[in-house]
Amino acid sequence: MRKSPKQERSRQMIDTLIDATERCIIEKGLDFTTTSRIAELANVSVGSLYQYFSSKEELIEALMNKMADDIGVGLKKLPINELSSLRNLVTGAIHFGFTMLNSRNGLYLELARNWYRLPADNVANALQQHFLELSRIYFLKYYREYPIDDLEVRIFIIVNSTIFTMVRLISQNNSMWREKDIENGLIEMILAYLQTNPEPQSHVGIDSR
Amino acid sequence: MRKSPKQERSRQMIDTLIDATERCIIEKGLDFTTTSRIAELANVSVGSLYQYFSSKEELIEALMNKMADDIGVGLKKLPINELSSLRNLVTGAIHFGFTMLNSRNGLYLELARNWYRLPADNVANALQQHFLELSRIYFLKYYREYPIDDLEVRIFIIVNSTIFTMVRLISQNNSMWREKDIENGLIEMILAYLQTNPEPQSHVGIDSR
Amino acid sequence: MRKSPKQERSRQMIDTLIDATERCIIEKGLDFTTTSRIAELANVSVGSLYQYFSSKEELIEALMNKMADDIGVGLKKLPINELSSLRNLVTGAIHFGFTMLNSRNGLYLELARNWYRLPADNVANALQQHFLELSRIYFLKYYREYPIDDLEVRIFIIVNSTIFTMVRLISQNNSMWREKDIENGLIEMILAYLQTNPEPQSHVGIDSR
Amino acid sequence: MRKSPKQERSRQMIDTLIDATERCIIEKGLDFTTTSRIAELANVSVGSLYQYFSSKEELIEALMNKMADDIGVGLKKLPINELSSLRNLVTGAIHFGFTMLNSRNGLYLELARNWYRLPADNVANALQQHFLELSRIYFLKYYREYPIDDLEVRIFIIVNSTIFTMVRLISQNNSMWREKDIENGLIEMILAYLQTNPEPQSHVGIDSR
DNA sequence: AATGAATGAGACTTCATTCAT
DNA sequence: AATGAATGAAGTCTCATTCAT
Repeated sequence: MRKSPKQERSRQMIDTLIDATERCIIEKGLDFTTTSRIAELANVSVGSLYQYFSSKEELIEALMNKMADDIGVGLKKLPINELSSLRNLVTGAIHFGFTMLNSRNGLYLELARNWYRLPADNVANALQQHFLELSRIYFLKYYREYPIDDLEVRIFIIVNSTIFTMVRLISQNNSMWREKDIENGLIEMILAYLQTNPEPQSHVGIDSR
Repeated sequence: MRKSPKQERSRQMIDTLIDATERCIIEKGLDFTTTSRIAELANVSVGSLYQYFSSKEELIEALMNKMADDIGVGLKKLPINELSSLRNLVTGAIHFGFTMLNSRNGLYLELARNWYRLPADNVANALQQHFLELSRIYFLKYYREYPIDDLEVRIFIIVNSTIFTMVRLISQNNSMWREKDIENGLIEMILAYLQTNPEPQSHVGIDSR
Repeated sequence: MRKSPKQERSRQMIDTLIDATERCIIEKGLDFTTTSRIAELANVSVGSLYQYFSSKEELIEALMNKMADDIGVGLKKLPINELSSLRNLVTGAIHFGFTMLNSRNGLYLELARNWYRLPADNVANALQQHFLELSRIYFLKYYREYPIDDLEVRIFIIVNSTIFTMVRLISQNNSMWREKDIENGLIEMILAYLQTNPEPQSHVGIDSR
Repeated sequence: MRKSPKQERSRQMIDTLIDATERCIIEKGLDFTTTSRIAELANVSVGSLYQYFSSKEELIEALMNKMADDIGVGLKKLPINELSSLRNLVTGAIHFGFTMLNSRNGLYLELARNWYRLPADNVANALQQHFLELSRIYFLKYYREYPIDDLEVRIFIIVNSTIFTMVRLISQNNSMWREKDIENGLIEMILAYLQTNPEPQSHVGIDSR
């Protein structure tokens, strides 16, 4: 139950605290992000922190919501729309992912790594929904007959596959592979998958085409 | 060189401790796995624990190595070989993944969720290497001309995509989607991806737009 | 001297704050009565609270004084006087006690429980003095020769015995005994005690053994 | 859930901690008795305290149980039995009460003051039961016809009246009255009460005999 | 080697009080 | 005078690690 001190001051303090939390996570990692360190980074007393957030958990939740918003905004700014080719759409999305994970000094990367311990549902849903809608529109436009009933499943698979593959890649600092290669690989995989007919029954080896 | 009783004893203690660690993780989750609880489950004193492992970290590392071995063994037992069709190979692998993540009361699931905080490289490599070799052999057999220079990239993408998509699926207890659907989806995606030509320049959108 | 508006305002604020304190104690209990909660219930800022009371302690003191006054007023309203029989006097007093402790949603009950941490002297004295005077008058009327020098001691004993026995009774929600039984028991005890000769040397056991 | 370290060492530590708690309560009062102060007084780390008591609450509970035992032992040692006169029995009991409350530098006094915030049931029951049985035996011996069905009520009233009157007396350091006077007054009151017939219906004033 | 009691830094949270506006 | 944001000491509890026996 967060108190709502009046207006400006309040909003600013909340932002300051969330910002400090971000910096703490970036500098120390989520495991060493403590309420006192956050307060210190915000140049504020611990007491103040608890005047705006009733618990560390709530503060983290606010951060996650902000992240969800940021990603939502970022997604909308993407220069991809239903007029692009599918390849362009996918390429843009993948690029967006890498950009996000590399931005903010790796903040989102650290959050993604720790998704299981965080209230990450909003973020996951934001991504899920956006791409679901985008693909719905796209396929409806060009292939009215396209069987989109398993689109949700496909998007779930694609979104998760993509994010965690990228996270894993970036997390190993020894770039065994160039980011570009993985980027291309992901694009190929996604395109190939989307062009597949749903619910195929034929058990085909590579040469069964 | 025959093992001395001492070494025997030692080996046994180490196994007991690792086993206790596993049970603790299963019962309490990684976050609530403490050295005391481990020692208690092992019917051993904390002091003894520290006789065999110089830190909690090291114990966890041993656990991860054991996990890597177990997975290696499991992989070799897979009834899939270079004589199967690609679809059969992939299906078997995916099935193996789900089986693993659901086995041991979710031990591997919990470890996979927390991979970033764990020395998970060996495990990742074991998987990576196994599938890399398997696919090398397979493709060499059927497509000597197959350009396998980007096979590592593909395997990296596929392995990570698969594991984390499965982990995410299992972690949301509200099975929005049936495991079977995701399983099939993953299989389709992987097959489609592997049948793609490497380094493609052609813009093969559904209609090449 | 007419009160200035200022004093008026001040008086009103003080009352509001004391009232809020009472409500807080009733709702949360003394242990969870904080200055912020009081201010909140009073629809006033903490700052204002400290404008009128230099500390929480002082506010509580004011509350206790008000309580002393209230009890004084209540005592005077009692339909008992020196014309009643002693039994009627005592019965009325005991009844008054239970009524008080059960009134105001248990406010006085909570305060009585915590008497030691509170400036409860005024309250104690109010009760003490009232019953001392009442009994003085009563005994002087009927027994001019009654040695009232130990009356103070008797009243001290009676008042404290009564209050805390009642508090203990009400505090155990499992009414092992009906309130009525304890009420009667107290009445009997007090009557028996008051009818005793002071400073008795005779060993009047049931059979003087 | 207290751990049970082996044997001697354990028992000793538990005693040391309870002892430190007692000293802390005596020196600082219950309100300023903190886990760290207790540990400090016990020359032990806070961690050790929590190895033996899973919470401050549990430690306090152990202290209360010890108090209940001590009182039980003290009661049994009382040189009063069913052969004494009732006056002697009561005198002994009252004396015992004052002795207890004045012993241990006021430890029991402070605990009695704070009964409501403490797990005091065992102590209350110990006293209640002891005196209930004692009086049962006594009355059965001399007055087989004595209606003892309301004895519980009487003992409840007497025990609580006595304790809290004594506590109140001792708590006001300005001995307005000599302890001896209150002691005698209590004795008279109790004797007078016990010699009363139960459930009287006559509404008698002091002169209505 | 084994034991497990002891350690103590450090995490989260509360709340009476102050002070700039 | 009023506000309420800010303060920070203090409280409870945890847990990886050490060390005397």
